[in-house]
Amino acid sequence: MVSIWGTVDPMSTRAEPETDERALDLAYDVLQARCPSRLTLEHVTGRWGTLIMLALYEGPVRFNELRRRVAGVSEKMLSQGLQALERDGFVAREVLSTMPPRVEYRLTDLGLETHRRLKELAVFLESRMPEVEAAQARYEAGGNA
Amino acid sequence: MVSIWGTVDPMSTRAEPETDERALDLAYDVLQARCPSRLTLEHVTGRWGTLIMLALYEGPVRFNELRRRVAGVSEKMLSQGLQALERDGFVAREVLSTMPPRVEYRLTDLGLETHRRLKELAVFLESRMPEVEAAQARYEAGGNA
DNA sequence: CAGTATCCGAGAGGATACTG
DNA sequence: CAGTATCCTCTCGGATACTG
Repeated sequence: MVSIWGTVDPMSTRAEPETDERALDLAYDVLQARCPSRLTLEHVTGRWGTLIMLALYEGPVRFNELRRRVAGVSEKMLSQGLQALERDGFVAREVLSTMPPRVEYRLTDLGLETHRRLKELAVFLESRMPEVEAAQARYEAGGNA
Repeated sequence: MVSIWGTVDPMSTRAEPETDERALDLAYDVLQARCPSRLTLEHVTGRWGTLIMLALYEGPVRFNELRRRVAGVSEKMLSQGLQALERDGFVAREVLSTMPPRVEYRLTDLGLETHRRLKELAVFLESRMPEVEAAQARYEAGGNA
């Protein structure tokens, strides 16, 4: 049985009803286990994905400039994260054949729209951090420490 | 001298707020390595955090209903994720002393506002998935497979 | 500068069993 | 039902070294 999202994944332990009912539902849904949109969401919201997306603003950015912007990221994770985002079409990568070599990353249109939404989320959360920290203090004090 | 984020920093001290009003420099910033907002962002955008937040809609939801909504999540990850979100003040947990036991989770005001932004992001990404999949196909075809 | 390759430990995360 | 506890696996991700 093949769903609209490809072959049956052996990792899925859930007994999925093998009806073609789902084939009628062509909408992507991140809450569905094997929907491709879930993987893309993970690239954008993963541990480094969000931070890399947030660090991509104001025109092309070079690799080491990005490293500086995303404080704490390793070369490996930045490289892997950028590859995933490029693969999904959020980021465009341009190699300039200069000496020393220079590579520039910029958001695509899709990436820019995504960036705006992530930025909104980040700014919102930052603005509410006092409330979050108050909740944390209450939680610890409440015997859940 | 310790900054509010725990490192050596000649600029400010959390333990001694009366030293001076550097509050302007102390805005939360997720791109800073040890800013508390980065941890909260991770809880909200981590592998399961986003999906759990998205699955919390329309009033109180019970544990196993959430498990069903977030397809593929294990009991452990759901439990841990909900704890983190409760601790940060996004989710409220209410235990009803019935038989059998019943526990209801609902979004706080903070959680609801966060949910709206995550939902926007998810819906946006879902709507653009055809574009993403086209980009993926191009990427593989371009010798980067 | 801009990466890739390799090694390795820590922790994420799944399966199972058990409790109130 | 709603979890927690335990065990165990596997991936993530950091450090280091190397290439163009």
